[in-house]
Amino acid sequence: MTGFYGEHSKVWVSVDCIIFGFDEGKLRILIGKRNMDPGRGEWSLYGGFVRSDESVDNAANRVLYELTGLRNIYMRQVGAFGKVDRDPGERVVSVAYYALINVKDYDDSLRRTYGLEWVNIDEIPPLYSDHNEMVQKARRLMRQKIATEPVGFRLLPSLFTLTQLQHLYEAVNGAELDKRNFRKRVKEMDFIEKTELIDKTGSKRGASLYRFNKRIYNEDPNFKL
Amino acid sequence: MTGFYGEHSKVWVSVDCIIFGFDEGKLRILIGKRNMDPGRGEWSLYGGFVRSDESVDNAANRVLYELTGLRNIYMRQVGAFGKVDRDPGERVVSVAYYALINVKDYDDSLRRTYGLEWVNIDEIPPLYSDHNEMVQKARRLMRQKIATEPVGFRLLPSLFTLTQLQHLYEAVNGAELDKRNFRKRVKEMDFIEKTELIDKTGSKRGASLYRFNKRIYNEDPNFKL
DNA sequence: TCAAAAGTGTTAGATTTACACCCATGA
DNA sequence: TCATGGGTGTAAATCTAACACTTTTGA
Repeated sequence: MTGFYGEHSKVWVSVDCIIFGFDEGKLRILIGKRNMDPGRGEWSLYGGFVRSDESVDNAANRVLYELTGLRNIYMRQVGAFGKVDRDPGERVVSVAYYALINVKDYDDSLRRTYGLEWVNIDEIPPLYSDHNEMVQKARRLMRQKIATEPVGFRLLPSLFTLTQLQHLYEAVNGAELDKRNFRKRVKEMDFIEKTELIDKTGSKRGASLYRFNKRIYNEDPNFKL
Repeated sequence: MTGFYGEHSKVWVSVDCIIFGFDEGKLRILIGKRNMDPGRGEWSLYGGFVRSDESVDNAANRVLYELTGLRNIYMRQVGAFGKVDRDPGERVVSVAYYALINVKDYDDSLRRTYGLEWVNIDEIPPLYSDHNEMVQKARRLMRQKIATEPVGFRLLPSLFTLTQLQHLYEAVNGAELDKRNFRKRVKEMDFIEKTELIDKTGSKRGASLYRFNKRIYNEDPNFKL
């Protein structure tokens, strides 16, 4: 709040999105090859500039909607990245966000339109600028969040089997879990409701489908996985 | 990365600092009355604009140094705050940081020079713009951090008694702790070293002074309080 | 009939919590 | 001598982690 500030010290602010998806037992993120300079051809997160008439959060929502066609995506801020030369061309401060989407809700033709790929979180190539840092921090925050709040369901279909849920948590934590202990804990959480439906795609016998009941969760918000 | 962006969509980026201190058994932060429009006279965090030749982190460091005269302050980013009208005058995106300082290292005349006050974290008045939100988020992050990493020592003198340390954790968590259980856990952490020194200011009998040994911590970084 | 995933309980060990008294000292 | 904060151990309760077999069904 001191000193002289003129137009020259204004900067661009952008948002960059780490979009998590869970498919075939793997946690993945969406990245693409940059089609603009600087950094053309490098792997990169998808982003966009913040407009003067929208909040930074809204910019992230807009960019996510552009990219996925989905509304009401679960999204949290990762943080601001503000090294002076993080963008080789101009001074740009970027605010990173991570988002959780259900891969099945996502129209794959959009993915191809934007030239994006789902890449296994453990096999992320070197990315443009400081995007690897963003991914690392997003992953850390997401792991923390998913362990203490019921947001993992955002990565699954609204009906899911306990095996799917367990595999999700295994992928996020990078460690195997004991099936019996895992199911014991799920059973204690009444907001993870068993339905009458059976999923036969994963096994001959078939597995019960469960769903997350938000109303019950709100009455007794106690989550730990 | 799409659409047209001209100079008009550049914005100012500022930093705002939540400076935590621990004194007389209370967790406090430094706030002051704004001496500029808009918001003149309102309680506010201390901040400053990011210059074109410094990173956002460096801007926070600079502002903290201006304010405290201290180098190497422990500081972590809280996040970016980017509502369109968060600043009544101009479009300003602000990145909040929290810092931990030892009140005893801080020159109180600087506090008076800047017209700042130490305010109990549980008695924060309404602050300018979105500063209360920043404080809430900073507090949450700080609580999380201090429980899992040995940074609480930054709020204490380099030599401290176990009672002081316990009171710090009680203030941060807002809950009383059992003295024997607390000391048991401290004893298991070899990097919290007992010295031969005795502090007689807090009691007639005197209490042993302890110190944090970073080297020992690095060999076996296992912290939990 | 058999391969493959679903589903189910118990026990030992580790961790956490609750709890009360003596000590040393200066006023 | 007494008021004040410093310092210490044990036992119950809870939580966590390890572990293996039966069921169902489509191929």
